[in-house]
Amino acid sequence: MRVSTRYSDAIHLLAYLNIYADTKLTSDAIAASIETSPVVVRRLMSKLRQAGLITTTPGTAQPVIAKPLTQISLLSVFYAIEGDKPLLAVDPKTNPDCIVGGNIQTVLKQYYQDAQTAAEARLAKTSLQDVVDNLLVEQAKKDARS
Amino acid sequence: MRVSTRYSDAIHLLAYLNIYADTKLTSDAIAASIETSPVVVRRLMSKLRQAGLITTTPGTAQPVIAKPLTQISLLSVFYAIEGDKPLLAVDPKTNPDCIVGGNIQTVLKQYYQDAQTAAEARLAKTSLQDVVDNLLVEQAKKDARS
DNA sequence: CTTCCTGTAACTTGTTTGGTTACTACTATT
DNA sequence: AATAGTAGTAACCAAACAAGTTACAGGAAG
Repeated sequence: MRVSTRYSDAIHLLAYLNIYADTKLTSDAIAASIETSPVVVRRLMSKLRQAGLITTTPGTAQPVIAKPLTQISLLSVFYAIEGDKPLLAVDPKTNPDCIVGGNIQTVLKQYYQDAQTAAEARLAKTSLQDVVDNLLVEQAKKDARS
Repeated sequence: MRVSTRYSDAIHLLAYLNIYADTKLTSDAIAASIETSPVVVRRLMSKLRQAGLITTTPGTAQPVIAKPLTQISLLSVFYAIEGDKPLLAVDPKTNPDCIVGGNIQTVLKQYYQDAQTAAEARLAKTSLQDVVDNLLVEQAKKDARS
């Protein structure tokens, strides 16, 4: 199931806002970092704003992260972008007049939920601060090599 | 993205082969239970066969599950159908001349892998035998109500 | 040898994602 | 207040992909 890169791009965006906070944060500049279009960036920001993770002011290039980075987990970003979309989907339409088709949704739903909950627990453990810290560590490694 | 139901349908298929082992297991009959087309069923069986989970003989309606159900986990079915496709995708193309764009793949890849590993550990805990058992329990509940 | 079935390729359709264009509205500067 | 720059958002387009359909070659079994 090819998953969209919106979630990845949203984390990218938030990290960019933090690391480049002292630059002009236009959607064009952010788009150049993600290598996408400014409209896509603004669409992502719209979702993040609705979730209360950032605040923006129309007309100004000043999106601001609304909470300390340590209080924003990768899971909360996931919810902001993907809502309650499940990672694994159960076929919703099967033959009810069959032991399998008539009960498979009920049975699989629980197993899928367990798997997703396990994945979400991992995402909840990581904050944007961890991501930013790691980005800077990786950059320092690169700088040391050159 | 509309999430694929292939994985769900593959589990359905295997459970059907077990529960209805004493019936004529044509791809048409299986397709009627999944409410899809026979070609889709044969495509799924092709993947399951390549993964060694079932054996089939061309021309005969006799697909056979190749191992005891207790030895087939939901994870092995996932691998059979989806291969190594990740549940979460990292944007592969970002601006390398940027602290974020140049390092985000390295950083996110690890977090995503951790989350996926956690989900897979849950899927590995459940066998097809568990699924079949649960299907029969659910069916018994239905029968009791009517 | 006829019938039923599998295996697979090729094509079609519907959905989703991401990119593009275009427009309105807001902010700041002069 | 006029202007330049930017956000917000709708509408549309193109590419990717899943799943359904058609078609057909070939195996199995009576």
